[in-house]
Amino acid sequence: MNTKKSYNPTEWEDEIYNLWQNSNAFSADENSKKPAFSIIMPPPNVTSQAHIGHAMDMTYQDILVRYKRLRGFECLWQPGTDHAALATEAKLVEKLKKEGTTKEQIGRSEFDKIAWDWYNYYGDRILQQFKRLGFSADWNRYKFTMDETSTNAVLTAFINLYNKGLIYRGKRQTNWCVKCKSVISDDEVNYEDEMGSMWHIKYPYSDGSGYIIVATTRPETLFGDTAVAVNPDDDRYKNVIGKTLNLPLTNRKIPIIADSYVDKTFGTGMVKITPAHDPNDYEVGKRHNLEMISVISKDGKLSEAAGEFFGLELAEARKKVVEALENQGLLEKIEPHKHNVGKCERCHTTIEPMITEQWFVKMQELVKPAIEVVKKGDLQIHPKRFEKNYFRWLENIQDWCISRQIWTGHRIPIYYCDNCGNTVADRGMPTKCNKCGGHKFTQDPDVLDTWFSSALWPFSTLGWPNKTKELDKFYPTSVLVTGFDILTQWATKMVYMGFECVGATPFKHALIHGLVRDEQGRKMSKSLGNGVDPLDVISKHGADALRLALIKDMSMGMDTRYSNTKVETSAGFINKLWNASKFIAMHSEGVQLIDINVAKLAAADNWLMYKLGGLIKTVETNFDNFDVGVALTNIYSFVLDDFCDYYIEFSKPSIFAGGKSKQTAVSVLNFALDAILKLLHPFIPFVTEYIYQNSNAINNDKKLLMLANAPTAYNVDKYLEDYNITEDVIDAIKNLRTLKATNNIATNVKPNVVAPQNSKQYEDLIGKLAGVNLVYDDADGKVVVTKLGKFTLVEQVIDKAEQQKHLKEQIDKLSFEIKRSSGMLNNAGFIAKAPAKLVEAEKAKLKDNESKLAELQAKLNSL
RNA sequence: GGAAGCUUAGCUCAGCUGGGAGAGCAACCGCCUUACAAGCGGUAGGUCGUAGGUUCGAGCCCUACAGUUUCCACCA
Repeated sequence: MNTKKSYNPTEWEDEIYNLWQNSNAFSADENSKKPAFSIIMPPPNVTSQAHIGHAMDMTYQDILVRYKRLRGFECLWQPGTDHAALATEAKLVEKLKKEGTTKEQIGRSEFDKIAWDWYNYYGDRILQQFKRLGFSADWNRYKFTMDETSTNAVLTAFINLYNKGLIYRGKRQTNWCVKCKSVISDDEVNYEDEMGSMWHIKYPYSDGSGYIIVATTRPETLFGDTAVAVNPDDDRYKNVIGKTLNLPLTNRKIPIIADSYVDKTFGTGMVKITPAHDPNDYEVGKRHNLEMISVISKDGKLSEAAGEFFGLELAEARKKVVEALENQGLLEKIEPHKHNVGKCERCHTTIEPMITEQWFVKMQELVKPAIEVVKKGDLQIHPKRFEKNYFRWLENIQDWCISRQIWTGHRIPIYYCDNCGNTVADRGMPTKCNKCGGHKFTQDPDVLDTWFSSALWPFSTLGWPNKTKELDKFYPTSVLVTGFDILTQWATKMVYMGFECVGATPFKHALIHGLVRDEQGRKMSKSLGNGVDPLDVISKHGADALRLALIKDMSMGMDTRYSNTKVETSAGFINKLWNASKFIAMHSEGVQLIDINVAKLAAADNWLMYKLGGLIKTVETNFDNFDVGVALTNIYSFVLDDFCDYYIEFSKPSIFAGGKSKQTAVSVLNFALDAILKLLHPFIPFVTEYIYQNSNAINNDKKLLMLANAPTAYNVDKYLEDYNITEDVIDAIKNLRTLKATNNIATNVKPNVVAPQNSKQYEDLIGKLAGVNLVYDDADGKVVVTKLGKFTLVEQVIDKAEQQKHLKEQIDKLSFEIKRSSGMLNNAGFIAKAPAKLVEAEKAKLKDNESKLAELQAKLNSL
């Protein structure tokens, strides 16, 4: 092993990754007899390269997979990417525009080619990033939502649903994006606060008896008005219900109707009803059988229904309409008004509600098993509070609009007979109409919502609808890891489609994590420019450091903050591990390791074994709860505090003594290092594997750490006694260090300290770690009482007053503790109601402190 | 408008079914001590958002309020 080198991960991380890949270490065996553990990777969109949020999400998954692999599970981490139809199309259209052309100009088949180039470019790029992060997904099984297996699943699912009557075509009011020129689902609309105006417009009575005033934020839609509504309980307007109005700027007449939807207290209490362009008006329109007049065309201009305003862009139209109203004296006033405006999630354009003909999935029945499975606990959502979101979403679900008027994605497999109009769902162009015998068909021009294919992801990737061994072995998958932002949008869809298609939940646990935010807690976004490229960080500090930084402070369901400091701290930790392993390797040269389970160990050795046993158990518990952040913290403090700060230092006297004691210490060091590497491997796979590969002592036959067997919890009872003794030694060391430092004795000065006789056998440990010389003659000086007894610092102490002051400080501290303890013990309620164990512990504490106090008091009196 | 989360040291966050307030970073003091100066040892710093309540005992449970974040619904 090249132990001279310092920790420089970028030099060999690639080499380690290749070692794994060349050993086929990531591949899952569907024929394995081992218990299965499987995760499907939430497919990143191929719209751009992966960002730091992906890195965190995926690192979490890699940790779980690697952990399970080390515990004897057959692990499948199924990777892939998503074509993200709407988002990708937006980028492609933009790209074409820059090149001076349009998708219509190049045609559908050419457009497809360009789309595939795009998919491949970003798909590869994401793959490279993920490999660089060390992810142990089974890349040979890499899937893409537009590839053959996925397309096959999409066709099968669609045709099944269609033939069952669960997919239908209907005219509905839907969200229309005038930029994407497509309908989008409710989930894809984001609402934003915007400052606008409220126009108060006069609508004259047809009989010439005056006018009423309606308030609106959208005057340009008045051409679509087919009524004005008031609340039936509104006393002001009871007598006008049924009267007729002249719709301004037109020669149409519209009625005043009554509908409880109208809020008496808002605006003027009179609402213009535009059923074609407002969801609420649409409902009112349906209730009152109103005509639905479309005044906005699909490209965001006023339609012919707008008469002389036909063809104007909406913003322009609004200006012109307001102008015209004003000229005719029909504008009462304009008020500033803040309201929420629906925006397209992908391109940020204001959404126009519009009546269009679309394809829908009937949801009512479909979602029932998805609700049931969580209620029964067969699918657990962590943390549990997110169940509430999940239920609310499914219980209020509307039929799912699955058609999109774009070109990117799976084309809807619906064919219309040119002759008779007969509609069939098929895997390809039908050859003969079963109704009229016609031979010519036209395929529906629309494509499917991206989520249709991602909803099938957990089983389409495993080969469904074929009955594959993979499905048998790995479905349902073990866990889904995802952010709360897409729990409802995506996870719910997978669950009900899982039941519909495969008949079982797609995963047994859903782990919900938060967002990675920047140092100041802001969302990372392009516009803020605060995003972080994982590869930049890796090139400076290595992939392991980045992984640690992302996971360290992670707590289930909570957002985390990313900062450079965290990466640097993480790199520091790994550096520590590196140096510890270097130390161990150095002293392991030529040492024959012994079986520490049978060898006679020193007290400090047993102390470490006790601690290590406890650590393994705690880590297991935390992994069982999917609390990897806490597990990591446990390992951290063991490595830094117990192993490096104490045990390695404890081992030095034994090592320098040589012979049998060195052999024992080195054996324990290697045993612990082996365990530490295996515990840390899921978090920092590269460096742990590297150390393992280069350690002759623990891996003489050059096996892979990632495929090794992790240590399991063992009984620690036999180590307890030595553990307690060593804890007392550590207590003495800590007290002596403080005594030195607070008396301004430099670290490199070794003062004489009068020690109690029972500390003699630990003299080398205490002397070395505390930086003192132990002597055993009585002498005057500053006293500190430890669990091992009374220590007296002799040197540099002349002043009696100083000694007394020092003693009094300690006495005060102890007295306070004693007062607190006895206060509790004198409390009848505490004695009566607190658990006996606690009462006993408190009594013991009191006794211990009282004897310490007595020693200090005696010393003070003797001065 | 409805719902949920968060509020603990200067900063980032732990704190499990209530039982003597924790870590890391930053600060300060002292050290190149033979794995590690990307280091070691030590010190200081908190009325646990506010106000009530339950309890022998509250950072933890209950109620109200404040600040903050997010989700859902969207009234012209």
